[in-house]
Amino acid sequence: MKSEKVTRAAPARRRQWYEDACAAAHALDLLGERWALLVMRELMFGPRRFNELRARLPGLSANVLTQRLDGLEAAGVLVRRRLPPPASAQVYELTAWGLESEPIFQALGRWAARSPAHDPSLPFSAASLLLSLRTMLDAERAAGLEARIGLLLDGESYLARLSHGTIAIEPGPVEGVQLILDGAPRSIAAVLYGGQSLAALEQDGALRLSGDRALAERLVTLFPLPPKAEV
Amino acid sequence: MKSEKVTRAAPARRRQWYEDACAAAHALDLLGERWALLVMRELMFGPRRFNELRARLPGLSANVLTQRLDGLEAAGVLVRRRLPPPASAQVYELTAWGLESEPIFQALGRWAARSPAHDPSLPFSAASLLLSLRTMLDAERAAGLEARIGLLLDGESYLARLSHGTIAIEPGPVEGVQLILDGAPRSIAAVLYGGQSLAALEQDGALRLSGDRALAERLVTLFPLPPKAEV
DNA sequence: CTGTATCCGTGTTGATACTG
DNA sequence: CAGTATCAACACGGATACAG
Repeated sequence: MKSEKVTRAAPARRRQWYEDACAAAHALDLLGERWALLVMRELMFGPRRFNELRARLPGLSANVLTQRLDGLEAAGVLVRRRLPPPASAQVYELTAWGLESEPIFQALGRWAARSPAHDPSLPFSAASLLLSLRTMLDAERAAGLEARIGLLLDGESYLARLSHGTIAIEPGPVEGVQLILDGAPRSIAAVLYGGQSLAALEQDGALRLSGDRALAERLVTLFPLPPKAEV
Repeated sequence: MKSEKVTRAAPARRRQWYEDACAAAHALDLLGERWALLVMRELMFGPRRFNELRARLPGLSANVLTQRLDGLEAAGVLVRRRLPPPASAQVYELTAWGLESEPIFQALGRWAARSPAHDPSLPFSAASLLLSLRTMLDAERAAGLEARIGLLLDGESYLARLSHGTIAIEPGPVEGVQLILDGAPRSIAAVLYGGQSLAALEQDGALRLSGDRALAERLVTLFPLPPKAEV
């Protein structure tokens, strides 16, 4: 009959779960579906709207994004929020617990960076780059460095503060910085991880650099990649 | 022409990949398929045969297990190996790089242990329990403790050595130990994580304990669970 | 006995088009 | 802009049949 949409029957649980008490298996129940972790990744540096997520995740279709957002909201990983009236748009934002998933990305990233099959020439989102900076910073090499660096990625600005061998990154205006890097995330990655020279990418116009060039030259030494695994 | 099945154009890759340069996304390309990580989990404490894996992963069907083993082998995460003649069985064994995935389990487990939806009363494999011990040991509380403990889980024996706030676990005979715990992984988990008393489980027959009982009482204080997340 | 392959019913995933 | 509807393709899981 027509009456209501019985979209989902009784039992609430929409998927076959692993039925396993292991906490890691439970994590996979919550965010092991395809695209779920990448949606979370795109929310790690602040709330995003539906179409911002779509734009940053090419290949993810609208209906699947809807399903993932529903599932992650039900899991308590993110919340929908409506921005105050002038904007009045709906955004998706990680909960405090959702934000605590960062070590998962770090573990995955550190491990896969050693994969022989890893291809760094693919599309690269700003969130990926920023997460990789936090993951790959070599605390020893950065130990003595105090610096404020501005990053302009995909038209948004972020502020990175290096201090005592740690790096803090947040979205925001690039004020009071010693150095500004402006370019596509993959260009910055090419310099930090791919061994490309700053000068070459500036020549290309792929990267714009202003401020303390010596700091930039030091910066590119602070994110060593692990060696590839033997297989 | 008709000759072969043009199922998919050129590229050989059997699945849609994320097409994302982010290393974490690449990790998900390699081991993000359903069951893949759980198969790896079951191999973390030594090689296993096909049917051992099946027995430890109820719900995973034979054909899917074959596919996952193929995929993980292609990724360089595990290798097939044939045991020397008397046994002459084929086993699956993690490569050195595959073993390095442990931090992924730890990050997933630590995070999901805070999930409000986590249900520790489900089936629990020996590998899950052993991994959780390495994940959850509180280094400070264990700092002064030197101990050798035998674990008999699902008919196999493991040796755990506590020293300087760390725990090493390997399969092997329980020789020269101060304490032996013999019971289903979930019974041990009930004691370590569920706050159940040793005495009660012994009474049930769910757990057999021999050796230094004071050590056992101390042991159960060394693996504190994080608080549940607010959502 | 161990491991793999094939068939099939079902549910999940994904692309396109469409609606508030 | 933010999703929903529809439908095709595929992945999963169970059973069973096959190979060493």
